[in-house]
Amino acid sequence: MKASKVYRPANATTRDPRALKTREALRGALLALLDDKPLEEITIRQIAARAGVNYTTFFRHHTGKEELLDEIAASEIQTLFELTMPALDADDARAGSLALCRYVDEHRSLWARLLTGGAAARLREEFIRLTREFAAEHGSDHEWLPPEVGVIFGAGSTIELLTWWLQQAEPISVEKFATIHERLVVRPLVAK
Amino acid sequence: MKASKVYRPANATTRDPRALKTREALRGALLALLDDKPLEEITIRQIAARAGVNYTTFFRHHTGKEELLDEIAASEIQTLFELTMPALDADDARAGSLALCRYVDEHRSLWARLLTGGAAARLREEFIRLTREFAAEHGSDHEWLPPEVGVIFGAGSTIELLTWWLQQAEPISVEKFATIHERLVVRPLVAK
DNA sequence: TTATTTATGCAATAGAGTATTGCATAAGTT
DNA sequence: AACTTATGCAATACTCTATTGCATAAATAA
Repeated sequence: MKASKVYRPANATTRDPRALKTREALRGALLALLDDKPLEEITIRQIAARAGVNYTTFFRHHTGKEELLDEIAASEIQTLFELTMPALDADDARAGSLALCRYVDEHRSLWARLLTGGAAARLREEFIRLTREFAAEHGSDHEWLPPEVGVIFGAGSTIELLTWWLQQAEPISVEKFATIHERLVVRPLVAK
Repeated sequence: MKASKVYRPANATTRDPRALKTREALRGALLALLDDKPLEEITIRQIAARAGVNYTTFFRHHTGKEELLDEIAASEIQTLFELTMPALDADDARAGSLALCRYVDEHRSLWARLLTGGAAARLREEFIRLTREFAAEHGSDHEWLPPEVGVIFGAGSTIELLTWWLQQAEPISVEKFATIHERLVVRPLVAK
């Protein structure tokens, strides 16, 4: 008799339609629940139920709800950077801020859920990682500012400002917000 | 027969030496454990054990470990502001930054544990609240910057920078760090 | 000191949520 | 059609939070 192990379709590269459907359902379920309450108050059972999937199945794809949210956050921020980086490439600070803020504005409800629902810490980590990569190529050096601090500050305060913006019931315009971001975050970093 | 309820010495104003000792032991135990691992990985049982107190007793003083950490964080940040505000009162931006950074530097291990151990969110909230109070009196207005954003940014990025600084094995000097804080956080806020 | 109040220790217990396993079945793949 | 794989389902184990009743010892008031 061969010892049966816990079956795990798990690894994200699966092509099986059934697995893909389940993974998609789980992502959607978590995002839907994040509309109502923060991650800590969401149980795996609730996610599975909302996804129309058996509780056990959740663990065949993810180790926990945090990991699932990580996955979502990482992919979202990846997209954000891919669509925003080009604009940042130019030396026009305001254009970069504007591109970033526009993208977030166009995906408001998703980003609001991620930032205020419990993924802030993970989003911040990914944001820092990608910012670090970017800074390695385009960063400007200052004798008073260690590069890593610039990265932390740039990523951290951007997240900070975005979180505020996304929480507002009647948020200020993208243009005004981009101006704030440019003056408080970008300009101090490039100023000599 | 009178219905016996759960006895709660709880309220922080108790003068009973036994209760005071217990509360102090619990605070110390949590801080000690935060040296090794983040709050999520610490159980109430561990805190109680480390404090040399029965598990049940924990709940007679606190509703959970988060609340206990909140209590510690709130009192620490209160002290920080009381000792730092006077320096901020002067219009000398650098003096304010320096006073704040000096205080944190002198209480390095405690603040490192609070900021990196799980109290960051709570610390941030209190920091924002106190900053808001301060800004209401000393804040400078800009047509491009809603006062509340200035508060969020000032408090948030200060916490952000401090967290980085406190995590370094060989941190830069207080003076250099204060310069960074002044140039990245304070100056952009007061600049016209 | 004596009497009373109050804080803690201890044991029992309940409940929520996480995590795993074996087997059956159905959907996908070759 | 023969196989491989993903999910459903039921059972189960574990950890951690939280409460309760009673006994005891420490603190306070008489």
